[in-house]
Amino acid sequence: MAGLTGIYNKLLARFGEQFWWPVTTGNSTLEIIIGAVLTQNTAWSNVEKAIGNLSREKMISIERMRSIGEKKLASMIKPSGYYNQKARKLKNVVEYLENNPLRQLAKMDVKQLRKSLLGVNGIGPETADSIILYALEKPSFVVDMYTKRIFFRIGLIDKNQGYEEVKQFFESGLPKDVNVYKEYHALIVELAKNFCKKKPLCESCPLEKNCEKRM
DNA sequence: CGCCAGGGCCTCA
DNA sequence: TGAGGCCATGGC
Repeated sequence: MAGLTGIYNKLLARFGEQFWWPVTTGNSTLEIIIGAVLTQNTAWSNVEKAIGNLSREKMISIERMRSIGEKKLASMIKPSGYYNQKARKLKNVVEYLENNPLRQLAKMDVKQLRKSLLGVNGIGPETADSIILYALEKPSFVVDMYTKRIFFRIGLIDKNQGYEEVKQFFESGLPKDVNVYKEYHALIVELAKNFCKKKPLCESCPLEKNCEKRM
């Protein structure tokens, strides 16, 4: 029965380092934040198209994002889906970033930073943790649908455990290390995409031996 | 064709 | 405070 670290090592051995988060333009921090919003319940391939549109129009900038109309912004991010909602969310986020510059956010501790981010309409728990971990590079474990699915099937968490509870489970069982958190989440996504799909492919799954296969 | 994807907000008990 | 409805495109 491997613990969280044992599972991490197995995934790392199988998939190798993931080097998340994929960044395509120069202003990587802002791009990561925008991507974190656009990827909400959306395949990353669609997010890439939307970010490609924004990048082509030099929109990866606080000033440009502030000046563009919401309708126009929505049309540019159309491939990522939910484009009306997401355009409004992005507007909220850049307004927040204007009032709370990155250099200021960088000084905050994770707890207050998280609380602050969650105050923005459009940033929920997973998006907040993604921004803290991948954009600001502070240790805050990201829990997503994949995380819950995999660790429920393995038998380490229960269906009724909420976001904060699952997050605590990981953070209390792992070294408080930004790179470990980053890599672990990336490896979880990789496992979910390749094996632990909604309809699981258990054969040759790296965690096959210590999985309870609950459904 | 139907299913699904790196959620979050709003509403209504 | 928790479940349910809603948002939407593109890949397979």
